[in-house]
Amino acid sequence: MSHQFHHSAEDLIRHNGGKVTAGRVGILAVLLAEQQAITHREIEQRLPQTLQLDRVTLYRVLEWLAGKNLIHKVSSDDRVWRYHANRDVSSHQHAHFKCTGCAQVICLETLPVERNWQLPAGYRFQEIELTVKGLCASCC
Amino acid sequence: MSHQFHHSAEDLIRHNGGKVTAGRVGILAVLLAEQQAITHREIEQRLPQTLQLDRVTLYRVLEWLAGKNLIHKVSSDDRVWRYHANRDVSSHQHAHFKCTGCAQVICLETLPVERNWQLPAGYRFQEIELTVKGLCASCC
DNA sequence: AGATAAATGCAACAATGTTGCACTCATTGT
DNA sequence: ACAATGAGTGCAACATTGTTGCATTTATCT
Ligand SMILES: [Mn+2]
Ligand SMILES: [Mn+2]
Ligand SMILES: [Zn+2]
Ligand SMILES: [Zn+2]
Repeated sequence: MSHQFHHSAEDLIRHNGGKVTAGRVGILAVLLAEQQAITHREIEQRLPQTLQLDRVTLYRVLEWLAGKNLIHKVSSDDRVWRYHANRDVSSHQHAHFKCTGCAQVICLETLPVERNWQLPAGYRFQEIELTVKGLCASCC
Repeated sequence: MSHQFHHSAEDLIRHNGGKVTAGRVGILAVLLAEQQAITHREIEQRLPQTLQLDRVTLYRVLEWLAGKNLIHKVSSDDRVWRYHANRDVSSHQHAHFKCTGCAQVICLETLPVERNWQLPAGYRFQEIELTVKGLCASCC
């Protein structure tokens, strides 16, 4: 885990008016260092040994970070939330790719889908959630 | 619950080489009578009082019906599977709509999405899972 | 340093779904 | 009609993910 991410994390948290705690910084640093959207478990594993957090705290920190728009949650058919640091890409709506082999999830750049859906009369559109499934390079 | 569905259900099960049990018939009849994709709980509630099934049996029946392609499962961000009888529409890939107010899920007819996704090099496309979120007519 | 609210840890809980195993019963053949 | 058989079921126990309440700790401000 590079100092870079640790420092960025600290900065982002402070600028969002939250207490700068070891847990928050560590968790956000993990997410900033990660390309993929990762689970609760995977975050735990990537945290430094010196930083052992309660599961509940982890969940609460993730909720807080999501509320501050520093990260976003990705839902999946395996009933497990995955989390990913927000970058330029993730500020707008985007699709996700999930490997059916190894379950890794990555964010895709685009969301090339029509917005004018033929919804039943009286229904109102809000947003689209799209997951492309397939095999990643390692699983092909 | 109309006799119609009960009879259709019995037929469908028999023609798929499974034992015609009260549970299977009752569950499939419920799903045939329903427009929306409904949850485990909702199915239970719609079953006749005379037919009390164990939760496990319900899950196993649903799994069996899905394996026989008589129904399909719909995943959702609330970590609850919903089930829907297969009709013409559902034989091919289709999108779903989920109301953010009341959590109802319906199947949409079309899936107007490009198939040629710009996936990272070496990745292979399999399928798309798309949920349109919004408000249903009652929740608008 | 002391006050304060925010953050954390722990225990308990909830919801959804799965597994193993003994028992039941729908179907088949006689 | 009856018996044999294996598919289907019920029950208990378990697994996983996530949430809630409350007492304790700690980052931050003065
Ligand atoms: Mn994403
Ligand atoms: Mn459907
Ligand atoms: Zn993979
Ligand atoms: Zn609604």
